[in-house]
Amino acid sequence: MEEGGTRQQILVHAARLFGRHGYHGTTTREIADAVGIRQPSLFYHFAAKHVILSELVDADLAQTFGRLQEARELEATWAERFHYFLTISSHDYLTLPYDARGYYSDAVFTEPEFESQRREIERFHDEVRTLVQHGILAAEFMDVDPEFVQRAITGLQFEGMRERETNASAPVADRPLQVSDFILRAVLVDPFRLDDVRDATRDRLSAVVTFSA
Amino acid sequence: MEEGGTRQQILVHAARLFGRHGYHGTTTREIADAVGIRQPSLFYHFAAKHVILSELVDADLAQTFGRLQEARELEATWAERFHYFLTISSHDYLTLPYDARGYYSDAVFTEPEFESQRREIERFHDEVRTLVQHGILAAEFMDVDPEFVQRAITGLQFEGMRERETNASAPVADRPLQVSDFILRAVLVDPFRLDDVRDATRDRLSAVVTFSA
DNA sequence: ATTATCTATAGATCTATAGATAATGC
DNA sequence: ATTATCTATAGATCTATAGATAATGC
Repeated sequence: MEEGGTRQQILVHAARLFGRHGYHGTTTREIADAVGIRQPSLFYHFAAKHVILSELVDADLAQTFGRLQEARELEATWAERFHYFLTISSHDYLTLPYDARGYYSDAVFTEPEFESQRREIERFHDEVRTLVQHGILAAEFMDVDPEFVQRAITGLQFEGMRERETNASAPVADRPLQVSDFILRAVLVDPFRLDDVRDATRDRLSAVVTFSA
Repeated sequence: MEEGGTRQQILVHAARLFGRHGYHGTTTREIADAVGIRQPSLFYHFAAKHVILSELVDADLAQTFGRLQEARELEATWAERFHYFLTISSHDYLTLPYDARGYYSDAVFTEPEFESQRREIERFHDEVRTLVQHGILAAEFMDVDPEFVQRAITGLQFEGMRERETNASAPVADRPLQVSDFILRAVLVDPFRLDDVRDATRDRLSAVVTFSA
């Protein structure tokens, strides 16, 4: 019954390989080699290759939806809620046991076996756009296109957080704030509010025990 | 000797399919079917599948390097040069005969047959970072991490310019300015300069004959 | 008995080559 | 003769299944 070991290793190595070479650019043999088992042994733990990616995405989305809910429930301005969500969800990418950064940009979700994931990603994007729309209606944000902002977030998180293999100019821990500062500064009606908004996020994060890890 | 027809069609359809399903998620049979020829007939025009992607990337990079050079030669502030480059290179993605948006995010460039492309992309990124660094030294830009800004550009261009298959909230023509406005607003020491910077880009583009198409 | 692995391999691709064929231009 | 296509197929994968084997726990 003791789950964990091999199964978790498969998820970790598959995530890394999918991120580096894409879903179709990664073979089940490569995953198995990375884990240190034979290729068919994968199928004892997962019914099919696509189930591995599905499970990675589902776990990541569940966490991200939770973060969005957290942010919405804050007693705060829309700018603070938005900044908090961007920072903590970016931070999550850095602390997940598997590296979720790479595989979302993969064009693989158009395939039928990932329909459920595609729908959930779309629902997530809807909720982000709604959050941006609230900020606009409250006159905190510029009259930007919420669809564009939602895409900017996706682009920034996946490109900005990608593992820097060659170059490492900024420490990893700074990246979440780089992402949220960049986006907030671009959309705030008064960009000079950013310092206060960032301080509010910092206070909230230092107050949360789970963030100290 | 008359080039063009089939060869060009292969490039156009391959670009679209690579963008939608990734390089490894696209088969030579699918490309051939889209063009309306048999799978082996592709190999009369291209020595190998990877040559198709290489040629697409090379053409796109050549144009983008040209745009960067154009921007650097402008009699203008760094903010204006940067905004001009972002707008015109984003615009290029919309007017290229083949859709270059999809395939850069593909993780395929880690493979040895794309070493030349990987190097050129890295050289391009270097030049973008240098441009950002100039803006910072001139005190026009915030003291942001140039590496992060370079990544933000990549992320925004490929995610923000991706074909909106379901939703079409903003007209295509607005997207290049959305990209460059978003980035400039995020990095300008004085974000309220953006209106003037955008006007300068508009003047330059309307003055250029080649942009009227 | 159950759990987790292995070897062997089926069956389905997928890229690329060989060689035939048809059409066009000297 | 050259250009551009085709059919047929080789050879190399790649996912997934079947069934054996070893180890652990009742």
